[in-house]
Amino acid sequence: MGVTTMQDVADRAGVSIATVSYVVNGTKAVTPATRAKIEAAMADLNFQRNRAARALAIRRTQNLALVYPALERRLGATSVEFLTSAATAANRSDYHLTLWPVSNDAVGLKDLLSAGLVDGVLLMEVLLDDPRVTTLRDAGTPFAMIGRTADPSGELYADIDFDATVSAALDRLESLGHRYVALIGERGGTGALPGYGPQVRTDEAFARLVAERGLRSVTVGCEQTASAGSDITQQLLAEHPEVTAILVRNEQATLGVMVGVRQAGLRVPDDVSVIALGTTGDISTMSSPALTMMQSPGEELGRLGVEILVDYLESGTRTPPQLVPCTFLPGASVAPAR
Amino acid sequence: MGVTTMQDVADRAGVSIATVSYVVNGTKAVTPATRAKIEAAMADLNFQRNRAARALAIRRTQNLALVYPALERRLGATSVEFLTSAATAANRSDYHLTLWPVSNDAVGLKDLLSAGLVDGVLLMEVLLDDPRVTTLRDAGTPFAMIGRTADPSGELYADIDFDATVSAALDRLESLGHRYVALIGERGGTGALPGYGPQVRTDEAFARLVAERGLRSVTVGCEQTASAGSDITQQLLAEHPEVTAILVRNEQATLGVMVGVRQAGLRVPDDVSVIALGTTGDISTMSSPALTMMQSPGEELGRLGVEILVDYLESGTRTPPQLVPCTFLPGASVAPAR
DNA sequence: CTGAAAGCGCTTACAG
DNA sequence: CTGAAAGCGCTTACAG
Repeated sequence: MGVTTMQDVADRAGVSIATVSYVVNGTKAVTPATRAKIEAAMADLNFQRNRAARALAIRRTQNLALVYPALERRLGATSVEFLTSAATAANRSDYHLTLWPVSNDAVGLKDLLSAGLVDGVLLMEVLLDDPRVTTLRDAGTPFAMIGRTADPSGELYADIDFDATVSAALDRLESLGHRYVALIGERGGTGALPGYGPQVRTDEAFARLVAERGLRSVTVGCEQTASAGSDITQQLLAEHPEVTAILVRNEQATLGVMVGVRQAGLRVPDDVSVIALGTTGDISTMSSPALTMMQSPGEELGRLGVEILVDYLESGTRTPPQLVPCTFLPGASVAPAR
Repeated sequence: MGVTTMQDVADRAGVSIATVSYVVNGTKAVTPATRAKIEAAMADLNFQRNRAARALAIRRTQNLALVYPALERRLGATSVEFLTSAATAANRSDYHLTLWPVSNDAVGLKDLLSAGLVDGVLLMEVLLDDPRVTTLRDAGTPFAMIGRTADPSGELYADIDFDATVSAALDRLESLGHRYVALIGERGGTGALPGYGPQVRTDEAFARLVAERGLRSVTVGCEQTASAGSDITQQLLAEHPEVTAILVRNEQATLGVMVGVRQAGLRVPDDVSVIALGTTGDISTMSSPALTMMQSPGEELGRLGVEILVDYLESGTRTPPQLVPCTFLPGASVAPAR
């Protein structure tokens, strides 16, 4: 029932409570015979050491906070993967993950930190210029970012490798003969944060890579709805009829882009290839033809974020930045250039 | 820095630590003058009482576990809303929400409970016959369900009001002259759990309500992909050409259904109206025409679940079951019957 | 109204 | 290798 205490175990094993603690934690060497008695007693009593008491004694809670913006940005299905993976990774290291929805302006963040509730913070949806990072740094709270600020040097973080992601998408398109590629991103709308890293870094990577490869290109943005995606796509294809491939980094607009191609009198993928960037696999099966996509590594980022943070907490190790490319998810929306 | 202790406050205010505790917790009456001194000292020192010490002393952690199946069922965007709302509601009552992804067979659930890590559990994605419920009940852990088992009597829960939801959808269709309505649910696929409540209860409500209203109806199911949705829809419309409206309770297939209507040579909503049941608003803007839907009350369920649980923990109140209908989200996929 | 003191269940120098 | 005891920072009868 969880009411068994270390004292109960000690009594039953006929040893002191200190010795029980030594075997539970592996802190000190203990005679095999003594250890056996204690382990038997623990099994009999179904002993689980009390977290609160331990936390008080060692002055660490083994709790991690997952801080994310409650309202500012709608989190999609990728986030659930991310959360689950982070929580699972935490559990593996005997930590727990507490959900901490706060507003982006860092209100409420300070109170959290001083209550000694958590040992460290995992920060999601990091902005290029993020007040929460400043707050955490000033407070001296250990933290790791998922994403990164404009200048993240010296901080702990894991992020998407936007360069490798865009590069992989272009590789595939080039190999199929595409020479004129469009990028549709976000613009306006309630979900678009100013200085949102993934957007800015994707744009930069795209601009540089098409130049390096000598590809023709065009970049536009639209609000995060299907109809905006459809509209911008029709306009795009009217103004740049030679475009044969579109990269979309705008989850809500993606399916609208597919519709827009059709409404322009063209077919996916026969006339125009479409690759969705950085979304979750769900959307692929939701569309027909199934979308070809570069899938966000939500699971890997969740795990890495926790590992980086825990390593730092446990051993002071400052793991270098971890950049993970999106993974290619085959679909039916890409074909050779017409 | 969080290192200020109650003793520090007591020293600075020139009182005993007990008195500080009294004003912090409002446990006992304290002279206005004394209170003022203590409050000033707390403000000066930026005091936050230590959670672990408090938890140890009062034998309650003020932590809640959010238990959900890590792998068995893909959680969609509704879940994020739900999580956020639950966490926010918990914070409002000075509780915290810890993520607890476990497998559906309840492995790992027992350890959680005996470590005294949480005071109660919020259970998501409840099955009609759910082993986790048995485990929790046997362990004597306070818990509240989001959803419910086949016989939830005596338990604490909040769930969707499937009757009211289907009824509202039918109201709308009937008022537009629809007399022959199809329901497309889930079947097979990796995400379909045997005895998944929302599916079973929607089917039951639909069957009963169409009978009561004297509507013609047909019920089918398909896997959770757009292509399955498209296929089943074409087949459905071929076999039942007089169907003028479709309810879809299969998030992944929904957009496929729209495609299927078109491929059957019909238009949405001119020839066939479509209403999505129990999904998140995201999907509405992702489709064009925008989907009309009955939106899952994720936010309300998250809040209610926590409130029910906290009320029970704090005062032993057993709030009666809370059933919340999905809310109508207007779109462009419904029109008068042809 | 206020305080001294025991107790919550662990951990960890320190002594033996 | 094992144990007695102090201490982590609170809460709460109990006494005054």
